[in-house]
Amino acid sequence: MEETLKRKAPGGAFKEEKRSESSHADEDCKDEDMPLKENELDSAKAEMHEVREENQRLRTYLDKMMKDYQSLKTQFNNIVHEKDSPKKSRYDRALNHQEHVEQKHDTPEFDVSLSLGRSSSSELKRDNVRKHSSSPQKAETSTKTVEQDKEEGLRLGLDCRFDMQPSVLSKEGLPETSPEHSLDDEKEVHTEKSEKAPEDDEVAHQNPAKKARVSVRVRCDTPTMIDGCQWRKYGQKIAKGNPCPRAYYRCSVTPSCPVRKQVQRCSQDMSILITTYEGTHNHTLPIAAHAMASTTSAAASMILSGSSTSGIGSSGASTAITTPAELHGLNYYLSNNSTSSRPPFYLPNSSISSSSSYPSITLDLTSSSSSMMNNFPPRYNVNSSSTNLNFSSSLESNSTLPIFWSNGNNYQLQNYTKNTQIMGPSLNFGRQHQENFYPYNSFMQKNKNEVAQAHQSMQMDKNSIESATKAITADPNFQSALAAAITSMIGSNNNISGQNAKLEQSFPVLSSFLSTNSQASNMRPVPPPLPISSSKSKSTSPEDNRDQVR
DNA sequence: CGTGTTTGACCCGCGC
DNA sequence: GCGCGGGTCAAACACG
Repeated sequence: MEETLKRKAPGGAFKEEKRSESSHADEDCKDEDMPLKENELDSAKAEMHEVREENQRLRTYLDKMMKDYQSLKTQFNNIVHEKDSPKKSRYDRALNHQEHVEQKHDTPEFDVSLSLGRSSSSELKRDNVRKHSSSPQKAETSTKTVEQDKEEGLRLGLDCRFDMQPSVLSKEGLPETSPEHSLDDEKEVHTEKSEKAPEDDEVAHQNPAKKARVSVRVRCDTPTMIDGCQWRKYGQKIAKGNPCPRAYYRCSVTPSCPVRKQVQRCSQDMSILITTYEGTHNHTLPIAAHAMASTTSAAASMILSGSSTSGIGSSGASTAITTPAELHGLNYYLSNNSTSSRPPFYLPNSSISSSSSYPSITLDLTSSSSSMMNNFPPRYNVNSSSTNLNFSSSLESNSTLPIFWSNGNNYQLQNYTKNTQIMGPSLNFGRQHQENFYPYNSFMQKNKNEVAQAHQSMQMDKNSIESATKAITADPNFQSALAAAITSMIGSNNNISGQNAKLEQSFPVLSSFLSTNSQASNMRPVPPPLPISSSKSKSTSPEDNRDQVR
């Protein structure tokens, strides 16, 4: 059975099948008097046939996918070039990395990008004061940080950097993107109106409003939600009205990363953990962090999208804002001249609030899953004051977020093939222990033994790559992932509705729900996650263990 | 010894 | 102006 499934591996699969068939045939010649084996052979052949058919079907899907992709890419490029103007569109620039690299050196306006409303100058000033007054041994790093800040200028909040952005993929054809590349992309994309930088900056000063925040409510019995990013705790407070202390974390991937998160238990229901994200990652994210980051950025983009029309920070700057979702290729209104007042995704129950000093959105992942699925497709509930994002959830317990995002499927699938066999932490297809959620690097560091064992076992195999490919592609999880990818990309052709696809792309966290919900009938159901063993090691969020005391 | 957490002090914005 | 509360800093401490 296992061997049969392995034959599904693309490339070389049929060769292997023939070899196996012939060997089986030889056995049959020797053991003709064994009807049992004949039955086994028949069933194996039948199964093989099915698998082959499925393999063929998947290939067809993939071919179609690639054709569609190329077609769309061509169309998109045409549109972009038609619109070519002195102020090049951000998409064009994103697609023309070479060009924008040159611009980066030529145009000082990249130093200022749009803000989500929070005036950065005062903050920068404050930071400067603080940093310069810091201890001598930190002087060097402080100066560097200040310089970086000055170089980078203002940034959009609540988006994240993806080093496998579709635009990049489409340009490079490869997922590998240097941090510089990403940084450049972000600078480019974040400075749509860079030529008007001073004015925009001024506008930002006049509109000191409000850095968007995204809160995620998750039923979680661990101290913090494992979102794949690295956090360092820098403070804790008892907030008014909640006996549970609020913990403050900052992103520790890079010292200069401005991203903060607050973690607090809900006073009404202690099992609910409320995590609030704020700020912009100025570095490439660990793979495992992409799902949450893109989800929060999409949610933030919704806030901003709403703000541009509903009056939240209704300055000129906000209307011209490049939403994070757009940055990540999440925006489906690419050809829509930003005239839509509605976010490019549908939120069944999101809570959007601008009453506080920060516009915020709450993604409620705590309630039962049935409601969402029964109400599918979810509808964006246009409520004057609040909506609730109710994502149902299997996100209880360890709260690992199932990751599968439709952007850059090729890369994701490649990652899956890499990670599953060797360490498997980067993608989750359902509930899984948090230790399986660590990004590649930290996992490699903290699980050296297992990784070494995995590598050893790989090397022991004469055809390690081939066998690994077989094993992975034979894995029902992979099939499901592939199915989800296919359905998400050619959603209009299958059960998945366009709305679902939108939602899925905007909120990768949802993807597993959607994929399980919308799998084509000929796809296999999602099986339990792979039992990837991993020792409980130092957490990606090192605070976790200690926080349990709280 | 390096890294991360704890925790009291401090800063700052906001409402009265 | 004052007090309150949220947010941050940084020295002390803990841990591997």
